[in-house]
Amino acid sequence: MNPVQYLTGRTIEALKALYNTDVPAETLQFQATRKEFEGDVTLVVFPLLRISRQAPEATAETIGRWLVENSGEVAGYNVVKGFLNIKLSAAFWSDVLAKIAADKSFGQLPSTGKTVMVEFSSPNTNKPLHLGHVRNNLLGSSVASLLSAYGHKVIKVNLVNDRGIHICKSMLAWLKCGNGITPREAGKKGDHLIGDYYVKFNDLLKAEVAELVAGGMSEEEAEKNAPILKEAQAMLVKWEQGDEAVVSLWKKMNGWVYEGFDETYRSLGISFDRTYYESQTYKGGKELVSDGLARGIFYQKEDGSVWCDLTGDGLDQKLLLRGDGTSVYMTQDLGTARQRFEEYNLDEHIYVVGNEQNYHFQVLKLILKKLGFKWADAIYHLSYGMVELPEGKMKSREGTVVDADDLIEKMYNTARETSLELGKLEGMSEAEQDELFHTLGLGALKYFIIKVDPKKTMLFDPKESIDFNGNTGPFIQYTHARIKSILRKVEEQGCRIEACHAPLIAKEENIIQLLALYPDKIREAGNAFSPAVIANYAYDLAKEFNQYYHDTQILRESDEAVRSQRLELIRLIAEVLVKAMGILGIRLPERM
RNA sequence: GGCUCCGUAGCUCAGUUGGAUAGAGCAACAGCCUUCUAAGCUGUGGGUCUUGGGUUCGAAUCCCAACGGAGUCACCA
Repeated sequence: MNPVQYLTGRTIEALKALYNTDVPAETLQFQATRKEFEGDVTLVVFPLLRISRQAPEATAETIGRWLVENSGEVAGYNVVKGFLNIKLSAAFWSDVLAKIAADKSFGQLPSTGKTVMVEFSSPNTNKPLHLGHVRNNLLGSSVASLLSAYGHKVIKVNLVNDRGIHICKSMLAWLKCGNGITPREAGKKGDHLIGDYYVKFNDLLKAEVAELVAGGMSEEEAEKNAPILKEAQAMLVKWEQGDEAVVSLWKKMNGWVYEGFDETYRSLGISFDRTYYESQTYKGGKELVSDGLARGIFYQKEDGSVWCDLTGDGLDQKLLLRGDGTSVYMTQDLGTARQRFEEYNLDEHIYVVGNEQNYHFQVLKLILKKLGFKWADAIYHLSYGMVELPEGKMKSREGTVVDADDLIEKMYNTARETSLELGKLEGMSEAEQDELFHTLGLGALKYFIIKVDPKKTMLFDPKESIDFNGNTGPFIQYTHARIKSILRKVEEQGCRIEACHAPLIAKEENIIQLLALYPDKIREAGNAFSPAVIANYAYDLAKEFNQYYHDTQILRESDEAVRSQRLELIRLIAEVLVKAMGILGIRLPERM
């Protein structure tokens, strides 16, 4: 089915016949022929010169001639320097098209039998989600879909950081200044309300620090000794002791936050198979640590704190338990990792976490290895870059943080304005329009973020994100709507749609080749954990279609066989676009 | 300073296991709606792939060094 696979087989035969040499498939380098040359697929012959003992041109010529004479599907060839450009027959391409159409699970790779867990999102419960979380969520969600298409069994999990000093700060500020206000009374989402009180806490803290400094205390001292901070710390201790009042307040306020998060997840179209709460798992790593201590892998300082010495590995010493016996971030991550590997028998565990935590994950793996867990190597930190704004980093202090809910709403509004301006919404009900605007706005946002290589720091320019022309989500959505529009018309006329070995033009062969490449792209993207590969592939395909659309009459073609084959081609383009964009969590509208 | 990552057109980004004359979009300019949706298409201009070495038939891609940028090196998570 795949042209490269076919040619690989034939070329191996050619080399056997011509030079009496068995060549492994890997040494054959095929690539799509560049536009400026004639042909479909190109064989790079340089690696074969050792075998042929001829000049590059002569080698290419010899192989080309053999292929034309001995394999029915090679229609012609030409040689440019060390490149053998091979032209495959139209019948071959028709056949590829028919096989793709017949393959019900095209783009779904065979099962690997492996179970992979993907952790992403992992928010703190003291403030609403922002642009950085959006990248995390979109990346995590699409990587999960990608690995599923790759053939893995995928489990999506979230780890909510619901305990700690940060949530106590919000609680305290709310108690002091909130007058018992609820999200409903405030007319706000719960996560936003809690976020407001987190900010409020910092205002109160700043005021107290200023007062202490005015009273003669050093700034450093003041920041440690501000009464409100002491109060928050006392609250955390009470929480850990299970104080009823604190715990019930904590439950109430976290509940508000979860309602807010759920709403954001829903509008982003993101879901999890399981949610872990740190409050339920933070003690799990402790026994792992005491076990390691007993086995001499860790050591204890005089104050009772437990450490792991990593200086032999070129790193520092890492704290695992505080002197008072409470656990830290690393402690609980050790515990949850073991819990997950044992419970689900994972073959791989991917953590989608920002690159500011590279060190943390390096240490996590190392410590797990020291503890003797073989599966430590199965942990993969999918480290993504920060999202920056044109004016630089997002700074909560300077109020430049881009809120996720605001952003989604803004994209919706832009989609509405743009659509209304273009005036294409005749005959659509209010509800359909509303859904369309959401699909387009979200598609634009998702595509904009996912198309960038995860590991790179990316720039989010609001002006550019609302441009729906060019390499954007809406461009691909538009392409799909165009194809669907043709297919709707055809349905009324009752035209036949099938690949029937009618003659093909060069552009069509190119597109078929691109379609056949889709499974390879899944493989490539899956190996690199990079949904960006799929995004850019979808763009290429959509662009090819739009050019084809522009200079080919599809419905006006009088030859019925040619027309029906063309319809089959565009039907498959739409289908593959739906699959590819589905991996990115982007829906394609029927009309727009 | 140690470690990790990045550096491609004015801007945002692609660039397959090293392959042909390094590609898109945006911005600028010039065209194309009597024709299946112009959120489209065509054309023009725009490059020391940060720099310098190395590896080889061949380097944006691999190796080394330098320069520039980001992150991190907490009894925060």
